[in-house]
Amino acid sequence: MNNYMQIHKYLKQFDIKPSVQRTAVMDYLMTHKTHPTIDEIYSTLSPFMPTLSKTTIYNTLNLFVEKGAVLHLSIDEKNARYDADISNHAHFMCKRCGKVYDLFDLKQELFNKPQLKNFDIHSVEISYSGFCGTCTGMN
Amino acid sequence: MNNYMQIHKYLKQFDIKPSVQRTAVMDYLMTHKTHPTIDEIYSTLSPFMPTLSKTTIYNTLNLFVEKGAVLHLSIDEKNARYDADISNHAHFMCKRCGKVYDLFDLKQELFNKPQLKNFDIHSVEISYSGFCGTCTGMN
DNA sequence: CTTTGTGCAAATTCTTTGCACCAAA
DNA sequence: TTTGGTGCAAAGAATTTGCACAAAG
Repeated sequence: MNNYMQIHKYLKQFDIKPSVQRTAVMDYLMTHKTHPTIDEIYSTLSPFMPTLSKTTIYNTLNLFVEKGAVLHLSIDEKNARYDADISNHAHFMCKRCGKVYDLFDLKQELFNKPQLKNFDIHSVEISYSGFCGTCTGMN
Repeated sequence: MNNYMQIHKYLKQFDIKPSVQRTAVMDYLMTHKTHPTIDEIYSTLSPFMPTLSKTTIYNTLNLFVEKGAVLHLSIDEKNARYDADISNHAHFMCKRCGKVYDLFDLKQELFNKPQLKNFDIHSVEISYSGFCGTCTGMN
């Protein structure tokens, strides 16, 4: 089974009809684990799909988020970023180079806190920011 | 010592020159612990300061954040929100009523994780979202 | 005086919307 | 043939910028 078919199958699990564009966007997100912006996705795919429009990227990602197939990250104030890894995990964004790193998984404990007893929690996002090791020369 | 003088003193601690506008904005943030948007601050203060411009609110809040006097919250995708409580604490935003709640303080543990050893952490933001007790009738 | 802050209007940027055309079931 | 998807252009909304005037030290 090729990648294209795998992605079709994957999208169907989320009740998403796999068009060529949607498949390409999900493929991009699965291949590039860089938490890309709309623009990065569009700019990369556009040369290979000349008729592709940015509206479609917006439509597609909004649909993916709505269906729970990808995560929308708020860590970057400038642009929305997307992550095909839908597990609960923390992120770090470097203020110098702009890269977004995956950190640790979030413990179940974060959802069971007594302070949350009156809240119906749908999602949690933990966002660190600062300078990464590459930028500070720490590693 | 009146409130106005207290706020002057407070701003000076962050190396911020206390103009009338800046003092009013900080006063607003300290009095209204609702994590307001730019627009909310502007709309409330504007009737009392007819010449006030939204640009000044933008300038002021950007300065406050830069100087570390207030926190910028990314929890609301639509608009930036600001918090004069600069302690590290988690937030919850209700997707139905839009209210932003303060939750618990963040434990020091969150900054000492081994996965962070190569990162120079400047800030952490923990953002929960879902429905609040008032909206679900849970309390 | 000289520096810094304010405020208007315009510009920019990100995202959404309306609508016509196209594709798939 | 009917439903849903795509893509263009336009609209909308949030934020930033340029610049002239005002205020403060």
